Amino acid sequence: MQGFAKKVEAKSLVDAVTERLEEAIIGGELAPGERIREQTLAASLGVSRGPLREAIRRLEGRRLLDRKINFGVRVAELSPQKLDDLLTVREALEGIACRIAADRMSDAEIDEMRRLLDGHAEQREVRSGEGYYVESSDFDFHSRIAASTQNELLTSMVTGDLYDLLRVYRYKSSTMAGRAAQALEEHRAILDALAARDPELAEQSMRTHIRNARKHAKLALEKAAAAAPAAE
Amino acid sequence: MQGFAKKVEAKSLVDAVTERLEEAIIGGELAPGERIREQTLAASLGVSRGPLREAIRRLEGRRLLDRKINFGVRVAELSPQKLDDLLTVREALEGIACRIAADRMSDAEIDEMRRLLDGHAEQREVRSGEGYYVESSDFDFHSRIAASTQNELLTSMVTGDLYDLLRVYRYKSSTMAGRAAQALEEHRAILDALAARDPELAEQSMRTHIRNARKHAKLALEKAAAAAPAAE
DNA sequence: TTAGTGTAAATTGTTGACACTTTATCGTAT
DNA sequence: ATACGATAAAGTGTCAACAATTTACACTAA
Repeated sequence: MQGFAKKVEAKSLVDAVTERLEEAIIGGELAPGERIREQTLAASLGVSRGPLREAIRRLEGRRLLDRKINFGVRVAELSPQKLDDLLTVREALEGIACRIAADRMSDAEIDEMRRLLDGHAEQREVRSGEGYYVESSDFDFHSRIAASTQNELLTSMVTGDLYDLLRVYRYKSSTMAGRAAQALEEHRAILDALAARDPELAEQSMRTHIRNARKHAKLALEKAAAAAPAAE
Repeated sequence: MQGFAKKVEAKSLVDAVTERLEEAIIGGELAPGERIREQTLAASLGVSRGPLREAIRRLEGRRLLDRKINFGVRVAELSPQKLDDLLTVREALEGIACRIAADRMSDAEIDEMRRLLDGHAEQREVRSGEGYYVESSDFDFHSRIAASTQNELLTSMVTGDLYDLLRVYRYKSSTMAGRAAQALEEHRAILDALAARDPELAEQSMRTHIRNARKHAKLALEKAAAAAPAAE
């Protein structure tokens, strides 16, 4: 048996189409509320309607698409309420993940997290105190904590389904802008609690972090809604 | 417009097949790990493979089915670890739901919950202190709390996807047996916290309740595994 | 004008057939 | 006997056509 670093996994058309659609929705190529015509989309993707419909069923389950019988498929609508709901769910899940991480994360992993945050501190967006926290950096921090729980369900929710949903909002609106510096401080507080092996404090720090993000997003969206009251 | 109490909603074959499969998996008609042949199953359901495959894609997302490319579909395997993971996630979600409920549930709803629990106390299984809490009663209690949050995402996770997953374990093993009396007491403690409008206590009571269920299930499954070590 | 009706076009719902992959079986050579 | 390879069978992956439903539009009547 030869050892390859990364095995090339066979993919079906359904897998490929699912990923492509996911990307299109998150990246805004397909706008929220936009109707999808199966024939048209299938043709433009170069596949038949079969695999496309299967991919759509999957994305329905992830709440990225919405199908009404005998009418068709729409890209999920966004709303401040839905984002608030989503972040409430994330607060609960990431909170308990962080609690568990305080027990299970190894010293080496904690050291590496420390270096990670030091790297983030060098980023332009964070130093200026404005702008976004670089998305991949933020994801890295949160996903390491989730992964350390060794809870496959919890991890896949936080880094998978629920993360995709969050990214839709990240792209469409500047829900997270101007919070980079504070977010880094909160990340540091979380890491300190992990390093102290304090589950209670770890959970509370993470919950505070996400609650703050939620409040910030709420304000940003309300301000945006006031500026352009037409768009529902 | 004439008023009908309940509108008959149009259902596609995919919807019907999804529900039927869900029922079959939860009820044990399809055993964990069992392989599904599309042609055979489609024929026995009286539909073609198209709608069946779409239904399967949905249930994949709910972790009730598992597909390996070019091999086929299997009913999800169970394991003590997976149940533990699931109950950890539920602890987090129902915990925060209960916290929110302490603020949002109306006095009338709380009164009704009280009557609900008084009814449960009369049930044979609870009075004897052994046996299961009647499933629909338990579901009713938990789902009212979730619904009162008015958080659609949270509610649908707790009463939908994650509940179906839990039911698979409920059916296959007596994970919840012999805890009826204690569960009722815990339900009462939760309701007291809600009535007192104490969010912190409400969350803690719910988390304790689910954590106890998790520990109980863990012991039950380990005992079962010790008795029949062959079954993985 | 407006409401209502009926037809045509567009779109989704469903099916059966074909292509490709994997697995099982049998035969052959060592 | 065992390992290897070819072949057949079974099952999944994909597609294109047909059926059913909804929507758009024109036409008619009050």
